[in-house]
Amino acid sequence: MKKIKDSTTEEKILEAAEKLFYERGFAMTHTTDIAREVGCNQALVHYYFRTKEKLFESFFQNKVTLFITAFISTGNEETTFDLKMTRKIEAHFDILRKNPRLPFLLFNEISTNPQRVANFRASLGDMPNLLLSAFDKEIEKEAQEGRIRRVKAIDLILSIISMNVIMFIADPIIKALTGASDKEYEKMLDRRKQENVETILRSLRP
Amino acid sequence: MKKIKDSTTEEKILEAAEKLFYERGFAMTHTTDIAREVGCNQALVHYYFRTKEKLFESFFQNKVTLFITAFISTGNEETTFDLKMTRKIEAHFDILRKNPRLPFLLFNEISTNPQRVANFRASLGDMPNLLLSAFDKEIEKEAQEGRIRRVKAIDLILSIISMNVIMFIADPIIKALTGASDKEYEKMLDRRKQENVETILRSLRP
DNA sequence: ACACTATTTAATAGCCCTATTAATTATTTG
DNA sequence: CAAATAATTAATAGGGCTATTAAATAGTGT
Repeated sequence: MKKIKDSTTEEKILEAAEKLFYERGFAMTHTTDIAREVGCNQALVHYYFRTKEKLFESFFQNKVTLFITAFISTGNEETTFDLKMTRKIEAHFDILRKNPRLPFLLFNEISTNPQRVANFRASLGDMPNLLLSAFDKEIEKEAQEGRIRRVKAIDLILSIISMNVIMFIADPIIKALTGASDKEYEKMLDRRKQENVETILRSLRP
Repeated sequence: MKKIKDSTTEEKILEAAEKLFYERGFAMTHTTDIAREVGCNQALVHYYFRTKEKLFESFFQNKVTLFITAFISTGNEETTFDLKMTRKIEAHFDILRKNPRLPFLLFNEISTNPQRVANFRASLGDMPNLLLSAFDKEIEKEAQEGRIRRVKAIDLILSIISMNVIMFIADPIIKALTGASDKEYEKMLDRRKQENVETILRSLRP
């Protein structure tokens, strides 16, 4: 029978892998690096995960799940549309702040390894379509009552995601351009969160 | 004396490198792949560019320059602020459309190889600051005359860039989520360009 | 303590990749 | 055409990386 141990080693490996995959992507992260990071023998990495590819997939699946669920389960209260939007935008931004490297990795690995698209899609099922059409209906209702302009749900979502994501995906570039320190960048993030809400809400006015 | 030849081979190598670097990034592109793509011996790649790193830098510098200059030299006519914004947004979108993989590569390589940040920054000089402060002044003037709300130039630029860029950086994901074919995606791009202009202009209303 | 299983390590096979070298073919120039 | 230079290739050194194997160590249940 399998031991119910604290599996610290396996976890440590996953954590180290996460860190390095985030930092360098799949190809530039080596199992030897991971082992060094953990402080264990390189063979252990293979002992627990057989191949680097499998290790990556564990990590990747973890992250995708975390991201999706967190995004869905917010801002579903019964209030005004504006307030719900605000909540969703802010929640999304906060998740990103906790996982700043995630969107980059998502884009990166799905772009460079088309094979992963299938996995990704499968992991979502037809949830996207359901969500989109529900959201479309909600927008239509609001529009009909003259509170917002008519807009496609997909467009609105893309706008939100893009504006939130840019700060994390382009942070080395933005830092390089503005010369902002890490601390200043944090402040910039705070302002940016507000600004994104502002931009989206204003863009929705009838 | 150096021959003034058409240097097709060298160019071919750069082109192949461009294609492959775009598709797979630096680490996953091998000089052997490039040679195969060109149809020449792998040693030739090194003959012309010495190292893979140098080859990458040639390509990278090329692209950054192209991108920056194209962005600056548009929408500087004397018309209304709204029209100028529209032009800039659309021009930016069009450049991206011609170089759909470029922003991804920019983010990718600058993120994973911090050493390149220096090069990148150097290649820009203090142009960013000049542009930003000029733009800030323009916005201030418009705001004072009550035509738009007050906003930081950097925020406005980030919003524009992010909304334009998302369609190219996340295209495999968006395709996977919406199930759009390449043709449908092209249509989506057309709509999206308009939508981005709309969103930005509306968000600027006083 | 013993047998058994799980964890960890050392060593290494085998592969692929970069970069170099030396030799070969093509091109240019006087 | 002959000599010189450029372009191209074949071959390979050398290094690094993944994955495997076999052996050693730790841990568990009886």
